[in-house]
Amino acid sequence: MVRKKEIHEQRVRGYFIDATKEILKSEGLKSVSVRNIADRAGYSFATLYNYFKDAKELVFHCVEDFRKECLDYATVKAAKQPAGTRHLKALFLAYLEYFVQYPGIYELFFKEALSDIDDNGNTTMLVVSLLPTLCEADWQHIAKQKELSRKEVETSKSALLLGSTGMLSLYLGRRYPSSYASFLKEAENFIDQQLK
Amino acid sequence: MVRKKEIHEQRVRGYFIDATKEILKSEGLKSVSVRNIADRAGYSFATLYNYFKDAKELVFHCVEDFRKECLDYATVKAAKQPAGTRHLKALFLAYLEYFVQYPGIYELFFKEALSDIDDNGNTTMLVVSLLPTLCEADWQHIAKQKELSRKEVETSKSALLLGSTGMLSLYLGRRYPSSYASFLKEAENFIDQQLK
DNA sequence: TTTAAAATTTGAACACTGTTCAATAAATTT
DNA sequence: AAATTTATTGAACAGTGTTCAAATTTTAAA
Repeated sequence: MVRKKEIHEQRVRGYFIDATKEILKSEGLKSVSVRNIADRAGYSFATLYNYFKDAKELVFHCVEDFRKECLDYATVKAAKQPAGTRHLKALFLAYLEYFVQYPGIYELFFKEALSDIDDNGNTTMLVVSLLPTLCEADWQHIAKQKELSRKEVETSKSALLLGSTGMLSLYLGRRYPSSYASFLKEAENFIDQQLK
Repeated sequence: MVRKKEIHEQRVRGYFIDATKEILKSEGLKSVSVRNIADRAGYSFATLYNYFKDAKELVFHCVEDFRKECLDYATVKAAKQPAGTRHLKALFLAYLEYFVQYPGIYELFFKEALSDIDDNGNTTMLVVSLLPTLCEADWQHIAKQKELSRKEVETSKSALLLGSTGMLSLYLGRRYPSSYASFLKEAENFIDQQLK
């Protein structure tokens, strides 16, 4: 009966992961502690170490779930727009909106050090490929319609990833610009410029 | 004799600031602790609280010094290039190089939460204005030579700040791209594209 | 069903962190 | 030299992560 054991293990791991996700969404990374997670999961803090190496490993298990949530959020939000630059722009803005809504998830994706947890770059790929994955179909469409050349698409794709990361870093970390309205305007200016 | 007291106070504050700067440069933000700083400064950890509200306040006093250091570093490094896009590009790459060399200073500038310390956006301005200040003369030159329009200069200026912040976030935080050579190539591509 | 074995859960203990505050030490003034 | 002010300090407390042997629960065997 090795099956039963695995089912139980997966279940308990899920309890810890769910508890961690709750904390990340509501209070942010600073409130994530071994004892805090275990309390929410209904276990002792020591039990956590039977299922995860430490809280960091646990936290990075949330990345996959949040990534999917962000994909869904942006896809739904941009659904009304026609394929191409219009749709791409809507996706881009919804992507930014998601992280502004959940700053704790931004911290997890872009600020939390993963130097310790030997991850083989898996988490990095999940994070870095999120925006490109979201926009892939529209890039195809834009290239097909010859609105931009292949080369231009590549550089724009890269610029969008770098620019969005920079915008979130400055806005969520340094309150620059100081209002959400200014932030949005800057985001629109940026993507309009890059899609020129 | 209020003078003597102030001199002494400034001196001791300097000892703590220097100790903090040493730690930030060598071991990074994770090693900054009240006891660690005080040890290096040659005082008890309790003495720190007589001169600073807490370690965070102390840490942000380092921002000004590092900002100046980065300005000097990039200015010297780009000195050989002729004014304009060539010089601008050299400054941009040196700016990135400085933070790659001292990841602890990058963390301090772009990752450390300043939500707690009510700073009136002073630290934000120091951080955000660094690259624009560095490049100001070259932007003037470029606009004068009509290589780019006023409007184009503004959007490029903004894109450079956002892009550099994003690049450093992804490279230093997520090891993307995985090698420094790739990082440099991406940086060059980005600035060439933005200066089109 | 009772007993033995295996698996799971747990809190004590230790080493770190930040922070406060009363006691000590040093410097200054009287 | 004595009194007063100023500066420095370590003890103490509440957090943090982590380990490990003991206690508990679950499973298997008799």
